[in-house]
Amino acid sequence: MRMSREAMAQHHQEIVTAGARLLRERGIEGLSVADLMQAAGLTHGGFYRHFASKDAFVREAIAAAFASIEEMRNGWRGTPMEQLITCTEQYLSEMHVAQPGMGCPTAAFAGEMVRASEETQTVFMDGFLGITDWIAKRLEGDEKHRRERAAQIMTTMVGAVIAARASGNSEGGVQILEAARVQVRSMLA
Amino acid sequence: MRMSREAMAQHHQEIVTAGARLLRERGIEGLSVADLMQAAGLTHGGFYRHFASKDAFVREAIAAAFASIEEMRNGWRGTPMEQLITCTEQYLSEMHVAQPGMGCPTAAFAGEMVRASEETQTVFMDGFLGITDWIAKRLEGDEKHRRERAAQIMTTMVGAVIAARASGNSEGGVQILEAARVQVRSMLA
DNA sequence: TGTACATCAGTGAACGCGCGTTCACTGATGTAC
DNA sequence: TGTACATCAGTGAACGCGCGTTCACTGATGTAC
Repeated sequence: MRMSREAMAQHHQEIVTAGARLLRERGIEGLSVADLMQAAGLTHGGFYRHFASKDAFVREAIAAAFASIEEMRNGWRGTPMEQLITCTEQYLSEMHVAQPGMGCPTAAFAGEMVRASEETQTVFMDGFLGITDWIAKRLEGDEKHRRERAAQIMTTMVGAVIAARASGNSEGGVQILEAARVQVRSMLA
Repeated sequence: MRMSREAMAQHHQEIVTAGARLLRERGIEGLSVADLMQAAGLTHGGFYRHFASKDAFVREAIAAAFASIEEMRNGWRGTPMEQLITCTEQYLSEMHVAQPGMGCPTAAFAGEMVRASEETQTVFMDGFLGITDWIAKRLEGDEKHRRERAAQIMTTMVGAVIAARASGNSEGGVQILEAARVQVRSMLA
């Protein structure tokens, strides 16, 4: 039966919120429309009242994932450098590796972007550049140098988290993370 | 009709060779058995005379991909440090980003390993550790320090190539690569 | 060495399955009067 | 404000499609004598 506008808006948000988590956990190709709708407490048929296609949903969910970690970053207090250290330490923590569903969308989706639609790639790149800019703003030196260092820090962290996740629960993952922490700390010193 | 033992062995190698390339280009989930067999000049039905399952093929192809780049590494001449520089410069080249089919299996598969079978993860980790060891052997200092630096170099390069590929043909990808080259050069100096 | 026969690599149709997507239907919501 | 009706969010069956996998069949290969 027909839902009220508020009910529909709430359902929409529940789908996107659950989807942003499930997409990061299972990957774009690993999450089905039926599973997604079930996680939001609905049936699969209603999906197309909310999204034109699975790809449209993916774009919205990826944007929401980037927005939610941006919100997390904005909650941090302290000097720019203190915020940056909070960011890198959390990024390279065992918890971030173990819980991709609440983690960085860059680490979660980067490997799948080669096969994604052009529109989805654009959404992903916007989010990625947003994080890099956030880091660059908190570094010192001239514009060009800050951008370069931000890119270095970001790709180092992304590579370490992806590699650590790929290592499963083996000891290798822990060593990769620790090595990256040492490296990023020296880059911020 | 029945093929000779040599013909079958040759077909097997053709499947694995073509598969090692196609898997890196399209990803594990993005390559179908039918497409693979067609690329090897055969029909899909014969696949199961060569492999017990798609996953068994994936393991063999990933191992072959790691073996082929190991062979490439072993062809390089010069001092250990010169070999290392050749490795890192090639790894962080535009060509490597543009041609994943002939490139590093770590960068190609790392993002998909979370969803792969345990056996496939083991094959992947073996290859990954092989590269890290190769790098560590060519660094200076004590064992622990070399292992740490090798992990740092490797994850930095993997992160940069994955991020550059995710950036598509945008300018961002070029900048990520250049920033990583600067970083790795300073790590080797 | 020659022959008769069992083996089995490769073919292509077919299987079940899950996927993204569509659709007829339901009935509460929103709206026009 | 009350009523009559159009709208449409959500349901669940069904669609076509491609996937990994199976299987009866073919006929050259390998082998036993």
